[in-house]
Amino acid sequence: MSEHQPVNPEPDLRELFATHHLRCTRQRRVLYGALMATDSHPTADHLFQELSRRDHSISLATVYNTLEAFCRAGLAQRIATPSGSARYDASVHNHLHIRDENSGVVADVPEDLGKRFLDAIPREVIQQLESHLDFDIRELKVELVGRYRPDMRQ
Amino acid sequence: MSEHQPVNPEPDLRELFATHHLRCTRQRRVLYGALMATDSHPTADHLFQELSRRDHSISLATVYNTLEAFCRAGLAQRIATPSGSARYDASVHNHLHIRDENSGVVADVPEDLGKRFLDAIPREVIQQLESHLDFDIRELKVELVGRYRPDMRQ
DNA sequence: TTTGATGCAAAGACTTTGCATGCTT
DNA sequence: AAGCATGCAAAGTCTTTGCATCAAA
Repeated sequence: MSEHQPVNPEPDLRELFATHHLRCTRQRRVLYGALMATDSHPTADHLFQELSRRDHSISLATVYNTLEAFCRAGLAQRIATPSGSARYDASVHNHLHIRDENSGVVADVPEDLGKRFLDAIPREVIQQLESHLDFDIRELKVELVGRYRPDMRQ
Repeated sequence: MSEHQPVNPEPDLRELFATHHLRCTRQRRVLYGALMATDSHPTADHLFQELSRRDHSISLATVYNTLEAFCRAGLAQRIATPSGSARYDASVHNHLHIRDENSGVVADVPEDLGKRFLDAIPREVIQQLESHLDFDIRELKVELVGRYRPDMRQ
């Protein structure tokens, strides 16, 4: 559904970037646009190829550097994967990921389901962990690893 | 406490390896011994250096290949990290990790605390996720990201 | 005008592979 | 004896960096 929605080449990013002290360049606009437009957690190379195909010229080094800048600014998030190349994600609110063991693909758990999961964790369990470990928990990363069920339709 | 416990150079690994269809070589024994003996989730290079220091000669390529063999056999687990190099873990039962944002170091959450956390998640929330996503959840990876509290002792 | 961003190529970090040799089974 | 493991070096992948040029503020 959201698979091939067109990338708006110039969303209202000026303000967003300004807020985060990022210069608003063409490359940053199209890169962030592409990252926002997908929920497939692309790798740097995915994004590079996607933008090249769309004639939005950008160099691979800039893709890497810019994604890194987005992450520092809190506009994106890097997801480490077992397969070597990092994947990126424009939405930064706490959410869960599912990872398909077969393909390595990472996807988001829909907000409401994720919230239900997080809300189910009793606060005192978190506090117990924090005090026992002497650790401030700032973020909970949860990944559901498994595989999609076979499609049973004939 | 378990920081510097001596690595038993020849634990009873013959059987373990046999069960998992792994040849029992000197390199595999010392490598698995070293991995078992620590809870610091070492990188391949950590292990290589540690063993080299102990005169347990092994090549870096063999460390990589052998860790990969352990993972395939289910005797170890590879943890992807944001910083590039993978970390390894000999214990494979479901457990939680904490990651220090400052140092990048990953550590285990003690079994009992982890269990308390996992047990706090209602089964029906999991089932809800599975049916909504049409996905079989085989493993739950949870990482508590944050930082250790400053030591207040004077 | 100043400062930071971009692009290119080169370097760097981490990991895997090809192949000859050696050790386990 | 057969077959997998090892070690080395080379190749591969992914990412970062140096530096000259260019664009945003």
